[in-house]
Amino acid sequence: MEGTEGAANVDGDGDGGDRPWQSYHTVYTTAKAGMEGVDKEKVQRVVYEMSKGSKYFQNEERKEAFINQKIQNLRIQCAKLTQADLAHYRKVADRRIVELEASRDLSRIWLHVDMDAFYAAVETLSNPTLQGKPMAVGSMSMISTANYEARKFGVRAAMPGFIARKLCPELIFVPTDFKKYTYYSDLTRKVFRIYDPNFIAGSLDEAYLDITEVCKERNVKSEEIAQELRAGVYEETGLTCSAGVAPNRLLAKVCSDINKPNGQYVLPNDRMAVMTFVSSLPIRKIGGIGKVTEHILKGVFEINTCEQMLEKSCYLYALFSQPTAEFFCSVGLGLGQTDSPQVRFRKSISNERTFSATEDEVLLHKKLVELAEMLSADMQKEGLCGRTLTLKLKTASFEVRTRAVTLQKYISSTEDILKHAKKLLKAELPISVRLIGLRVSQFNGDKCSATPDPTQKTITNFITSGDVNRNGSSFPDVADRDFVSDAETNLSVDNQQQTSQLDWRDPFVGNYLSDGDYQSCVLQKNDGIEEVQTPSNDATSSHHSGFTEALGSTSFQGQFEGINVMNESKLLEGASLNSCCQETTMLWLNDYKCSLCGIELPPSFVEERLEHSDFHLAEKLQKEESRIHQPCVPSGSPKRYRRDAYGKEEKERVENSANVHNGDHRRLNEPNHQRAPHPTQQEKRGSIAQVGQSSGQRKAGERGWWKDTRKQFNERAETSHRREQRDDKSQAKPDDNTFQRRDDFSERKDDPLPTSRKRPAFREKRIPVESGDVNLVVGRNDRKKEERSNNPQHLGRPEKPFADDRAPNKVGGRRDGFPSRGRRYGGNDSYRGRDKFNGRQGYSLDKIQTEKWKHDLYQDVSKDPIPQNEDDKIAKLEALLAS
DNA sequence: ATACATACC
DNA sequence: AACTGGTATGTAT
Repeated sequence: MEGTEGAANVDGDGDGGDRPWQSYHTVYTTAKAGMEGVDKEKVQRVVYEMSKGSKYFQNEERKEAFINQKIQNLRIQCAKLTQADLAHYRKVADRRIVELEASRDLSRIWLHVDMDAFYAAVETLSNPTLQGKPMAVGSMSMISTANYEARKFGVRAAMPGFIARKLCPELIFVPTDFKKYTYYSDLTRKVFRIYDPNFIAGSLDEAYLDITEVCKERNVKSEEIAQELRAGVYEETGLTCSAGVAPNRLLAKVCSDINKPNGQYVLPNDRMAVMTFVSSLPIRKIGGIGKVTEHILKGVFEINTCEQMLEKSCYLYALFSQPTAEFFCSVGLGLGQTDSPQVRFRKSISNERTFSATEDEVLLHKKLVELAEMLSADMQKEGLCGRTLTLKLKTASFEVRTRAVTLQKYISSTEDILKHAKKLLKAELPISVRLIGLRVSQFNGDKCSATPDPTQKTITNFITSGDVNRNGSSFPDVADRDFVSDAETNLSVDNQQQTSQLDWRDPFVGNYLSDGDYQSCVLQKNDGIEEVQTPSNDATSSHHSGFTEALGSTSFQGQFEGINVMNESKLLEGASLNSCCQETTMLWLNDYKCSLCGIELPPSFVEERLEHSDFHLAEKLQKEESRIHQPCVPSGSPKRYRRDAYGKEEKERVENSANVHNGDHRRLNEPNHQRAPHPTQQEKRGSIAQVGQSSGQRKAGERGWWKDTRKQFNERAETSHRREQRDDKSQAKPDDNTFQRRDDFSERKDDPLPTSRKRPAFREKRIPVESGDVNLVVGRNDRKKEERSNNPQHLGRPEKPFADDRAPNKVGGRRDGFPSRGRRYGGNDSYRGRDKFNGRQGYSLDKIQTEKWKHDLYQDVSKDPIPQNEDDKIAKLEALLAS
């Protein structure tokens, strides 16, 4: 659906006064396309009146207060920066900007298509009498989409229905019907495929197309392609859409929103055009910059437009993590992803339900069972097994809690999910909640294909393929791009054995490729391990279960650490007195640079400097201890670590904490050092090490960053208790085959991945940049990031293949503060005459025909496979498939 | 690894 | 009267 909008009234900073509603920063008070004539003051007032005093409202206030506090802190940090600091960060930022500029790629032409008020438009096709009347898809609780008539009243996506009705008493509510939306979505994709067979589906109603080749081959302008495509979509579906064309996906998405609805905007592949475009572009238009980020950037730095990101870049680098600062700067330059679509894998699967708050444990348990069943079914449909289970609770006061466990074995059955979910829930009781959710992540291979031996692998592959194919029809997003080719290969290769395996299994299940069948396969496959393991696990579980388990590990560990921390503190204090006078004497060269590691810490970061010297001290102690236990370890560099199995882990951790501050110092000193992909790390590789550039390099808060090191000390002295735990966990990986195989998959997706720019996130203070040579260090860091980068983020906003669509959040785009699109964005308003929404008149004559036809078509399709009679479960299933 | 927050549809 | 669901990812510990 169309872009997102949020309120973020940065202005009224919460002065109650005569007009208290002005300080209530709702999400939907700002307008979007079709909201020009809306009386925003009135909307704001109504929303406020309907909300004030409610639990929801109170929670919003709480959150807002938190953000404001954050802003205050950032302002203070900002004020603390000295001239020297600023000069330094200016250098860093300028250097990076130059490098970013050098990476600009103007060779591709991206087109972003976005259906206009998709759900509402589809519903209007189904029921033409809705035309011209204010209508919303959704319920009294929540609206997914509102048509343009309704938007005139201030009604918008993500607004609860009861408020919407207050704004527009005539409002017609239409329940969501994802089967229908999926059907029409598939029709649009047929058209997309013509222009880019590898288009990226962002959701049911939007997609990114690389039209570079089409333009070249046919020697036509991108503008014409956009026209043609939109006409094609209309012809195929009777629905209108908007398009944006730009040199990268980030900008294309912004552009598609400019002349919505039923319009398009082309931003030429020209640097000046891009810079001009960006110069007046409000930051909130950028994917990844939401209400909070906007609020912060405006509130702290007075940044309103993308261009101002560059002006304030030194502050951004001073106060945010490097990836975050970099993302901001790249936005200022109008950069975005231009790479070809990558294969993407689902990383988690979940479901959640809201109900009226209760603390009735029996009721809650019942909800949990239902969720576990649904989740298990969903997982088996996709052949997924995961080992991290997360319970989500929303309390009666709207506070959200999550509780997670990571298991030794991969699970997917209702029983397994439930068993652990119960434990998690139990630990929170008593509690009054209004929502429960379950999520499983850390998948075993991407398709539950863990298979210790070749025979079983065949089974699994078959199953996997079967599932994939089944998904193919109903899960176009995923199948289209992600799995089909691989899966087909497997299928054909293993065809024969499948048959026999199936036959063999049939008696057990009596099903053909049903979920039940799948389940049995899984059991079969894992039996060798699990059957043996399960009893022992259970023994362990029961041994640890309940309070024993919780208290056992938690409190014991806590005590243990407590003692050690104290010892360690004393140790450090004592040692620090003379440590600096020995071989490890450290100085601040030029008042900035650590003589030992080259990290730069501005003089104003007094506390950090102290901590930093502590760090070196700790490092030294660590070294010495290493020498004692591992005499063969070289001791020359402060960055060497013990090499025993345990030490490896320690090394990782120490590096992580040290790296943040030392940057690539280690690499400087040991250019040959490559972090070998550790077998047990591979699983992580896809999800954490590479995806989150952050996790590896970024450091936690400024304070106590070296405490990690201190902790390692404790851990080293640690008993076998925890070590065993760790060992258990590494053994937990059922089989390395799994990961091997998974790698085969991921290889394709990981490798080609381009630079990704961080999506904004905040910390209140940032550890100063590392190393003396700004250029070298920053550059290198980046390269490293690029190598690992696996997440197409940012510009490519999560193009989740399986993203779902009930896009409530997309609250329209406000036109105010973002005036005269034509003027501001330059010319090229080829679709000037489009109708805003009364625009439906534009195709009034043949429209009805088209609609009928399409609608009938849809009904034909939908009748056959789906027994109208199915109950909620099927509906839910469909909804999931639709997503 | 866990918990929480932000963002998007 | 009473403010969704599914997924990804960043931040902090």
